[in-house]
Amino acid sequence: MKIQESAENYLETILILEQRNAHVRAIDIANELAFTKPSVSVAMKHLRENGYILIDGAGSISLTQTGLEIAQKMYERHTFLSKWLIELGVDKDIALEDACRIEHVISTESFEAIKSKLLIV
Amino acid sequence: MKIQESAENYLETILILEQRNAHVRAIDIANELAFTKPSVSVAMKHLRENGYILIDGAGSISLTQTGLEIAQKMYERHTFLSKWLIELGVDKDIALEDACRIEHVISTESFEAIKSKLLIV
DNA sequence: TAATTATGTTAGCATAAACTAACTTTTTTG
DNA sequence: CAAAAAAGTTAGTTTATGCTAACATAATTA
Repeated sequence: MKIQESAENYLETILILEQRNAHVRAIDIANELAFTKPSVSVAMKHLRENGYILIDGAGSISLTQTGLEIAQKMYERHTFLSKWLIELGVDKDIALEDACRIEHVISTESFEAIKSKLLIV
Repeated sequence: MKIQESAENYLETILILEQRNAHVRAIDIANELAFTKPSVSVAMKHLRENGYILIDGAGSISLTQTGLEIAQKMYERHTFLSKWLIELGVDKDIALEDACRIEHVISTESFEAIKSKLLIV
């Protein structure tokens, strides 16, 4: 099962929330992404079933190794792309939205190419 | 009704096929995109109902003004992004795939920002 | 011309990913 | 403690977008 864009986004959000709060619950993700509780509940079930996250007895969500790797990859892309677009003069909100969409569709090869190009220029 | 990514892609494909052939039929689009005939048939029905294309008695498909504008916008992005990625050293096939995905998710503002940046550098 | 092939359509299915409604369970708090 | 609020789940809906199966029609060709 190939990981979907939405799954990548959930994992990235969990990583961000882990850095911000002590523990991450489904409701925190729902608030962060402006999704409803049922949407998140179902999504977490899938992520758990596919080995991307763990949910303890208290409902605290954590990333597995696999989940963490994807989350970090997305987060790095997000950070880099949004910073770059903002540097180019793009409005911050638009830059963040674009980064959030591009990060899920760009290939590793293209991302790395842009990154190394930008380090040189 | 906000235009969807798939609709943008169909319109862009029609534009490309118009340049390549005398007239564009549903089957040509199906072959180009590697979709089945029914998928294209249904998609064309929607594009027609929403005023993006016209289909004459012989089944020849053409873009309306609205459809053409979207197609050209996507085509310009596609051309620019793929050329740029290839220049950065990305494999051609990957560059084309990435361009095809990024073109549908990037904002006008970010695209223009990248374009003007690249003209200067 | 008759048979074959090509093209197009309709109907219904599948999947992903959101939603609402309704419920349970847990936690606060007056 | 009892009521209210918060959190989580289940069931069923919606939309987008592809698919297959089956059919109709049109065009080629043997």
